[in-house]
Formats: sequence, C-alpha cells, structure tokens
Amino acid sequence: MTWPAERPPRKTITRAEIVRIGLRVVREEGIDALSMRRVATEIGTGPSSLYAHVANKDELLRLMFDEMCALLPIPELDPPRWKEQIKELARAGHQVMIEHNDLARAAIATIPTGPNALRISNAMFGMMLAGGIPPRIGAWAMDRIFLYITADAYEYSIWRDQVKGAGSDKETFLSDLGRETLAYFEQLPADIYPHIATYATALVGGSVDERFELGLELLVDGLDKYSGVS
Amino acid sequence: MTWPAERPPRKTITRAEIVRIGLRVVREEGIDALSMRRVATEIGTGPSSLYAHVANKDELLRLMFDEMCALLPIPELDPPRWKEQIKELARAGHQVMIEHNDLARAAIATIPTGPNALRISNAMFGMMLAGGIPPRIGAWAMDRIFLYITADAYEYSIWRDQVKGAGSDKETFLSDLGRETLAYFEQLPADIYPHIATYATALVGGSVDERFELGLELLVDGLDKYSGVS
DNA sequence: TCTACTGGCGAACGGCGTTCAGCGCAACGT
DNA sequence: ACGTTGCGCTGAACGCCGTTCGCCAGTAGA
Repeated sequence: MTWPAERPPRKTITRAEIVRIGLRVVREEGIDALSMRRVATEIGTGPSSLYAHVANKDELLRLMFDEMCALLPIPELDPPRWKEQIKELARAGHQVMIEHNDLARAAIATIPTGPNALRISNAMFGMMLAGGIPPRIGAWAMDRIFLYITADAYEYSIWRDQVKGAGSDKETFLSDLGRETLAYFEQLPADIYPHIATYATALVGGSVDERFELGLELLVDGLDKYSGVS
Repeated sequence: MTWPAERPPRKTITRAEIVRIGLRVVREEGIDALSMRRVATEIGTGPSSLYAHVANKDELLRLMFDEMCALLPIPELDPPRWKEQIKELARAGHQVMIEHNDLARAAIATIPTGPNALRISNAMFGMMLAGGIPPRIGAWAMDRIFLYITADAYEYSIWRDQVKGAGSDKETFLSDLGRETLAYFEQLPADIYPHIATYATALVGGSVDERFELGLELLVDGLDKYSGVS
C-alpha cells in the first residue's frame, strides 16, 4: 500500500511565515538566493501561492526589512550623550543590516513606514532633539545617516558576493585585492595621476570599519554647529 | 529574385560601440531597460555576439561607468578654495550620475580603476592634500564622499523608477507621496512615536537637493578638524 | 590554393517574477 | 443534512533575463 507521497501536512500559509523564511534565506545565503520560488519551495508549494499573502517581491522585501528592524534594541534617551547615542544606534543598525546580507538593497529608497522602523526613527530623532538640533535639520540629518549606513552595508554585501564568487575566504580575498590594487596604483604614470601614484598606500589602506567610522564621525560631529545647546 | 532580407551591412562590432549604445539606453530609458539582449538588438544581432568583446554584463557596466566619468570636467586646482572645489566636484559627479539614471548601481562597490574615474579620484585627492588633510584621512574621506553621492543618486533613481511605474509625472508623484506620508505620520499614536507625530512636517519637508547638500556639507566641512593648514 | 583561425550567430538552458484558470475544502445558509 | 459559495491554494504557462555551446563564413597566413 503506497502512501500519497509526501502529503504536505501544511495547512495554511501565513504572511509572517513567508517573511520569516525570507529572512532566514537572506541571512544564510544572501539576497541573491532569495526568490519567490525559493521561499515557495521552502514552504513546500509553488510560487503562485505566495501572492495571496504578499503583493509582490517588493512588498515582501519591505516586510522583511521592518521585521529586521525589530531586532534593534531601542536605547533609553540620555540627553548629554546624544551624539554618542546616535553613533551607537547607527553602528547597531549597520551591523544588523550587514548580518542580513543586504536588505539594504530594499531599504535604500523606501521611506521607513513600518512600525519597527518607525520606532528606530523616532528614537534617533529624539536624540537629535535632545542635542538641540532644529527639527528640520535633525530630520534631514537622520535621513542622511540612514542613507549612509545603508549604502555602506550595501557596498559590503556586494563585496561579500564577490568573495563568494571567487571561492576564497574573506581575509585572503581582501588582502589579495588590496595588494593588486596597490601594485596597480603604484605603476600608474605619475605625470597623469601624481597623487594616486604617490599615496597609493594611503588609498588602499584602512579597514572597512575604519572607513565606516570616519564617515559616521563626520556626519554626526558636524551637527555641532546646528546644536542650540551644544 | 529575392534579396536576402535585410542583410546587415555591419561588419564588425567594437567594444566602444557596445559601451556607447549601453550608455544611450541607460540615459534614455533607465538601467532596467539595459540588457545584453537590448544592446544586441540595437546593434542588429543576437546577444551572444557581445561576449566576444565583453566578458559579461558586469564588465559592460564597469566600462560604461568609466566612460561616463569622462564627461566630468576636471577643474584646475585652486588650493584656498579646496573645500568648495570638493563640493563642486561632488555635485557635478552626482549630477552626471543622476543623468545616467543609475550607473550608481554599478559604481557602488567597484574600486574605480578605469582611466577616467582615476582622473577624478586624483583631482579630488589633490584637493584634500591642498587642504592640508593627511593622506590617509583624505583617502578615506574621498571614499566616503563618493559612496555618499553614489548612494544618493541610487536612491534618486529608484524613486524615478517608481514615478515611471505610477504613471504620473515627477512633481505630482513626489507631492502626493509627501502628502500621504505627512498624513500617515500625523495620525500615528503619539505615545509610541511622540517625536515623529509632533514633527511630521519637518520629517517630510525639504527637497531632494536640500537633503543632498546637508549631507555633503557635513562630510566636507567636518574635514576642517583634520586640516593642518586651515 | 589550401588551411587554420576567429569573430559572429541561432538556438537553447536554466533561472526569474508574475498571471490565470481552476481545484478542493471549510464554512455557511437553509 | 445537504447544497452552495467563497477562498486559499495550485500547476502551468508567459515573457523576460544572462550566459553557453556548436556551427558557420569569411579572412589571413603558409
């Protein structure tokens, strides 16, 4: 007597389940592995089944992004430390975004309207106000900071894809790339690219984190000049 | 007697021609319209013919990016105006990137190694040095500025895609979006999102250009503290 | 003149997001 | 208890995409 091969015990598909699986795929294998078909297969059905719960892939990415935002703890406001708190929140968001490979790609042009993303926005905006930044400037600055951390995470994720494509591990890939680029820069004609040839070492030097920190520092510390309380 | 229908008079395909057509397509219709098939059709052949001249689509995008960089005029160095010159160069790059819809997507994680991109890097790096910025800091800051203008152009291009998708023109789309977002923010529960609800107007206000300028100003003016000559 | 090579090409492969007509099953009205 | 209705779900298909493969023709060199 044959059993109806692999009768799926699954009864209902939920939006939350789709989002959860999507997040898992993107965390473990990167955004390139995330397709409607892949999520559907993971659930045990065909791709069309998802469209009853999610309008399209874009909406799925937005939902996933907001779900990811829920992972960020919202710190309690400590007004004197407003600048440091902004940086901490930015670093934490950057980190979570990198861990989720690159939901950055979904975040980069979406006005954050999900409940969890709004909690983060509200928190950082509160820090701006605590620092005496005028609301208008604070709103724009927050926008710029989020754009910055998103872009950096995006850049990072593309590198990661290239590492995976090359087959080598991260350290050797990056150091190889650095060595190659350094050699290339040093060999450039000094009459056309004088500064690049001269300072090749400085140009290729520095870790990803150091560069991220510099940008963050410039963006946040520069707010001083707008601070009413300083 | 029948003529061999539409015998293509084209003899040879060149790399430069492929790049040129790619740039035109991306300028006129956006990056989503750019496919190997599209370029091939434009030339009058099948997609496989391109692979003798270009390794793959990624390489094509890199070549297109460098070709686009050639459009940027390199200003003569004027040391006392170093900060203003950096901003001018950044604005010009931003503008050219926006005009080419979003080669930003190709630029965001590529170390610029093409001859034209290197000319720009060399110029901006020279401005950093003219401002007395230590080479290491200058190199990183340049990296951050390029990342910033690329990310902003990318964001802009995604909005443009959405505008095109919605069918309305740019102004009505953006003002509609602003109005909707404003209404949404104002209606949020003030106990959970106090700042957002209160300052909804500030949050949705401001043009794209104003926001871009703020970020650029923070990044560049913040360099003062590293300037040895100031 | 014969040959080796190379740039060009049609067809195909495996993937993608999305749509559509229909299926079975649970819930509901009677 | 029994139609009936509605909806969650599904397989198949459409039209794209990047890329590969095997073949062809024309040319350059021997």
